[in-house]
Amino acid sequence: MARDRNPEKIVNKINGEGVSDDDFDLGQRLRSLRELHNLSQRQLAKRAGVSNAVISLIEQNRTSPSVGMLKKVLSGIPMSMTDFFALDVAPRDKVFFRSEELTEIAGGKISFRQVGRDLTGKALQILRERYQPGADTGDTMLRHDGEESGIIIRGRFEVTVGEQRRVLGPGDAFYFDSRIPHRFRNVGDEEVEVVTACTPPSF
Amino acid sequence: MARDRNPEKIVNKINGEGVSDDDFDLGQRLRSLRELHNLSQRQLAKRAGVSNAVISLIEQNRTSPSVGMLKKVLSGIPMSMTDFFALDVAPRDKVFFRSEELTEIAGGKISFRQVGRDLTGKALQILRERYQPGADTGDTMLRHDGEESGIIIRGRFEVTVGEQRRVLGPGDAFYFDSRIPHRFRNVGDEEVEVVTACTPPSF
DNA sequence: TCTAAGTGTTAAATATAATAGACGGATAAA
DNA sequence: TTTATCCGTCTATTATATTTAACACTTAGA
Repeated sequence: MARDRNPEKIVNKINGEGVSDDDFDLGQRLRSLRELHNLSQRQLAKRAGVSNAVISLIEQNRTSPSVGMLKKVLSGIPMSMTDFFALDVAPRDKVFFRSEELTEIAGGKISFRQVGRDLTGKALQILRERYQPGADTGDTMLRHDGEESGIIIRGRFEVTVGEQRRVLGPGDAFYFDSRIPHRFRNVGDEEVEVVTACTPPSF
Repeated sequence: MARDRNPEKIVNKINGEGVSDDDFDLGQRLRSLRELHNLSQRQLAKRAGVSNAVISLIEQNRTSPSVGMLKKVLSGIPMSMTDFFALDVAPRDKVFFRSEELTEIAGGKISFRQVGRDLTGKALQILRERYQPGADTGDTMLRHDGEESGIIIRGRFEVTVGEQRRVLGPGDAFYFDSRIPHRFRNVGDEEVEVVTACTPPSF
């Protein structure tokens, strides 16, 4: 095969064929990180237990390292994958967010996608929540300071607040003081989609 | 070569030969994520523009995908690399942190490593800061609510608070109201290391 | 019962990543 | 100059990832 030397094409490949939402340059980032720690390619390679050539190739974006390889390399710095990819988080004064930029908080049968990544010191938290059929925030009712409100977009959603219980559908909404114990549940057989907002302080 | 089918060995390889600080299972995570979105392997593969086999292999940890491949696959969900790896952040009530677990905040000539990842609602922020020679927090002096304090571990560190300016060395410390404009600078020719603490609210 | 279309998995072929080792250049000391 | 040692890059070989195309299984409908 003819060796491919077109840098742009290679970078595109690395970033996932133009799907890149963030335009980060993996090679550049590794190089900066390495230089920040005053390590030569060979020193880093030795600490990470890999060949020095691979560091060179990665930094030039001449190769797309496997997840395992990148992890190994980062261990020589050391830095976790989480932190490596978290370095390009959105700036804290960001105003607009594309849907796929929302931060996934939960896992399993409930998905919480938050507007903004680090809400420290912010006054508002807005979430797009999705509940699989049967999903439930649990028996132990939630309690926290502040106020909470939401609008149901899709599905049949049972909301329990203190002694009150109601099943809500698309267009319905709720608003309550978060210090009252509350609980959410998807009681239909299609996915529930809700948009909620909370106010701190202390949530 | 004889094909390797020892699952543990493969997982170790993927996690970086025992360097794994987090014991997350890439395959498991992708599978959960895919099922959470009600996608079959083939549906996801089609949306991501990859073969369905690779999804199967990744989910079984039979292969260690390249960063580009993983990115491509995640684009079919869609989810960013940042979020994918951020899913296993430390629980918010974590008490002990190993050095390499500190969250790198800054980049370039200044490194801020924070104790804890998500400080929302917390009352204290502790950082281990490192400044390369000549590094500077900038001309526009910093201002924010709360109080701030620090101890110099290494290097010669110039601290400016309001009208006061002082060059501090190892063992020296500072403490001031963060609402007073302030600025930090490495004025020596070796790296400066400082440990600082800030109190919210509103930092 | 038979398709037909869906699922996840697998084997062989191919493309690509990772290694070992060589190369040229820079720096420093004899 | 010579020797030695560091640096980053490159080539040929080896190891691995990815694709293509098949397999076995399940479900739904004629």
